[in-house]
Amino acid sequence: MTEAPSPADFIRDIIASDLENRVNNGRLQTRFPPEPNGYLHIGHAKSICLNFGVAAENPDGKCNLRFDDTNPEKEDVEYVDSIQEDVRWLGFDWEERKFYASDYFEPLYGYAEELILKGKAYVCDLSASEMREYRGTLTEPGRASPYQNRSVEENLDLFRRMRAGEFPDGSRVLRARIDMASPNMNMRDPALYRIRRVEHHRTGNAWLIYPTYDYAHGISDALECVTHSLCTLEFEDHRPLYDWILDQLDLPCRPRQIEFSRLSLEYTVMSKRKLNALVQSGRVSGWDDPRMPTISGLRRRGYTPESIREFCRCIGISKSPNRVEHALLENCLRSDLEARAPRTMAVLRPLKVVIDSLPEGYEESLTVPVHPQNEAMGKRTIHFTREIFIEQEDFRESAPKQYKRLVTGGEVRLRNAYVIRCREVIKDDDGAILEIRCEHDPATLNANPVGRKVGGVIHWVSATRCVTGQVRLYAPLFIVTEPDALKGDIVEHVNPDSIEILTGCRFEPALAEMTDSLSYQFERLGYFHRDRDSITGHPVFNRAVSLRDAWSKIAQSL
RNA sequence: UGGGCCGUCGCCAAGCGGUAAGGCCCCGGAUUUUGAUUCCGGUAUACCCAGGUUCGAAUCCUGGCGGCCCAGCCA
Repeated sequence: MTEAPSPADFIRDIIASDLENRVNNGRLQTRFPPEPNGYLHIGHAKSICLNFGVAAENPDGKCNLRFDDTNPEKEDVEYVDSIQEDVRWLGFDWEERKFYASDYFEPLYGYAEELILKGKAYVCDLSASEMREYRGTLTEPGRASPYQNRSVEENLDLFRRMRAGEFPDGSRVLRARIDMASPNMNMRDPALYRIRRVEHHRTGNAWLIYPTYDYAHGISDALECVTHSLCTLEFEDHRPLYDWILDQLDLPCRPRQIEFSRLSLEYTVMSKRKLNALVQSGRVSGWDDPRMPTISGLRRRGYTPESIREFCRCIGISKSPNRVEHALLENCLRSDLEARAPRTMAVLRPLKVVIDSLPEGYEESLTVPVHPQNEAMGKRTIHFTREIFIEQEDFRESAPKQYKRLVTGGEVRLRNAYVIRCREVIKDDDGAILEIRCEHDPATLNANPVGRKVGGVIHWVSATRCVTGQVRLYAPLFIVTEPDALKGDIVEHVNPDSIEILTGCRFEPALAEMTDSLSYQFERLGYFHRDRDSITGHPVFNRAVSLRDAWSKIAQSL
């Protein structure tokens, strides 16, 4: 897949202009800063594509991976591992630049003492709830903490004792001294450090006090000499604080924060809290459940890195609120796989067909293309036999004239093989169809029948030369376009029909040999991805996305 | 009734004073042994609304309206 260049957007415009004006001596440094408290989702992919993408587009641009691990209560190595795997899988490389905010705990502490020395920070003994009261509201200014005017010496002493573990958790915080009357809540003396006796996944028990995001992020950016710190819109109100902190300190570099709107996608949720709730509740099988919007879920579902990158390119970068249609994501996968997925035939819901015009035990090997539009992908062998399976929905005893598949007495083309005509329908005592009896037209292999037109083509698999396995079909996790607006526990709103497991599906034997690919087009059905639950002789496939289906629209209007 | 941000086709999204790009969706039609793909063609006299400036405004000004975010010792 040839990748189209990302179109310009307001952030790329700013960067191009900064580069041209040599704002950072012509340097470009970005960073992708996930908190390791959950798995990455497609919203993160947008940020990854932006940060790594913009760096790759410029000659000396670099993008760091930085784990924003300042809150040990929620973080875990499981997440740092999965995040790295996902970023790599998406096709991006941080080279030797993998960092952790926890790498900076010592310098961060030093800068905090510097703030104290400058009279810009103080130790506050207010409890969390008292602090909330003192903060005021959106429309009323806050009041100064009674501890706001402690001496530098006392603050320094107290802060050092906070570090030394002399005070209980939550009893004191270090706060910035800014403006309790600011209309921006973030500027009302925000907390910089809190006491938490929690083991950190990297620093262990070395620290009892941990910096807050607002304090650590800008300094981390500056220490890494990040030039453009790209984040989502909800941090817009934090920018004055980000700048304030950088302004007080003597740092090697001066990064600039720029915000863009986060991604929302129809029929799913994106918050890690809600995704975690889905996992914990058991409503999905895990973070990589193919219905999840996580990178690992999409990967298991059958999405390719190329398709996700293309999606991120298509949605663009802006500041407007958005909710992207699911159809766009699907389109990106289809267009990627259309070009390169090997074709095969599979029957999901088998209906037996006996071709009476063929002798018992008849078998004919047919050599057919792996991809009809791409000869270079080679050939595969399929087996035409007296007994075959077709899709149950490809046969009807009677049907409207728009129905182009097999009907009693009618003809249809078996894809890659012959035209057959249905002679008889065999039913059980309850009237359920057991099998159908057909005859084939031997003159129709690679040739059109003479004197009549056969409009329909259906797929099939030999009943005697096939492998049996499982297919999982998926529907959206939620049936409403905006599940975030749903009341109550999100877990209760999961679409019970979001997964359908089909057993007894039949596949071409050649499928077992085509091991160089994990993604296939099952002709007329969609793109399917071999799941890791497959075992030898019993494949399991997930349907990543169906093919566009004009018939379903016609059928609905009938 | 504090502050910040946003409002261009059903959904994304260009546009940066000179007379509305593109993609997705949708609708026609052609080709087709995948009702797929591909290919042609169609789809905003209109840019949240109302005034104003200008020869000329989606773009500038004023005033409205609507939406999102912020009162964690989360990020």
